[in-house]
Amino acid sequence: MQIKELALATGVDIETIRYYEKQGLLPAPPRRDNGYRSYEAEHVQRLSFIRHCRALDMPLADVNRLLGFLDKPDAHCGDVDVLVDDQLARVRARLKSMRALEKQLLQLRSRCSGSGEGEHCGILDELVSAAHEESCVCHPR
Amino acid sequence: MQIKELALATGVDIETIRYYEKQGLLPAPPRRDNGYRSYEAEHVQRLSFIRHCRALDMPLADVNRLLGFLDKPDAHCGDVDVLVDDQLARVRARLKSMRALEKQLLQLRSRCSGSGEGEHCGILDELVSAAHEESCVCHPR
DNA sequence: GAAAACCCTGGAGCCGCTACAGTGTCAAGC
DNA sequence: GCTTGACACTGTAGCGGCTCCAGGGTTTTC
Repeated sequence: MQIKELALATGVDIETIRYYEKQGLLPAPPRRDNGYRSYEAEHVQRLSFIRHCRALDMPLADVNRLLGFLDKPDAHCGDVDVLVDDQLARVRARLKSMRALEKQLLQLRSRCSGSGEGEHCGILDELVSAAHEESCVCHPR
Repeated sequence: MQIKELALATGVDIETIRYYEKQGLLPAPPRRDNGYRSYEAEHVQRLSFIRHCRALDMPLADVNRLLGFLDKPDAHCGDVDVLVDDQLARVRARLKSMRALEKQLLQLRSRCSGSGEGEHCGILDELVSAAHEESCVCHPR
């Protein structure tokens, strides 16, 4: 299996595959006589695993640690636990701030009079004045 | 006003202020004899505006365009509108995927037997097998 | 024997900072 | 006058996770 087939099988970009190898996430595969990388089914699995973790937005460093746990299965399960918990906490914190963000943008959006050009822009006005209000999140404590 | 005071007044890091200047977001202020930057009240306003937009997670390129609108106030208001709409759409798309993410992580989390070491890790098992399932988001269409 | 499609390496670029290293300037205290 | 400390300056490199490019080699197809 050469690199393009692995890419097709997993939906991971070729450049990204080489990048993962360079980063030590994917073991360097044997080469053919012409120097081309030659992959096996196990590479598909490992790459799918990486991709799945990445879809969960885990940093590569964490993925790497998980791969390490996979490689020696008698390691502490608790570490995996903590890792997932941390990720969950990160996601939740981000969710919270994004919800606030959406609210602010909606509010901003509603300031547009929608009447087209000429007169003053309600959104810009809002942005300018909001930047002054002490109450806004964007202000130093 | 020298750079540190501007930093304190706006809550923006000194390095970041210089970075904004280099990126053309903040106009280069006049210098004193010793080469130090010398800021006025208008810089505080402009920087506050930038900071506020950044708090709304707008990319610097968009902030730059908004600043352009501010500078020539008779420009199309509709453009501002579109810009905010785009930002809102981005935020919402991200929100959606993050909610899905949270759900997946919770599910994953629940796989942990919590019994400590020794036996097989439910989370890792789940990650491995999920990586195979065609149904998962992380799979190529 | 030429074109298209694949492969390789190494390095630069993206975003929005952040953190240096190396140097200069200024005010206060001794 | 000298030291110390806080401030300022420039320029460059690093972060994460890719993505893209240049400049080359190989293999398949016509």
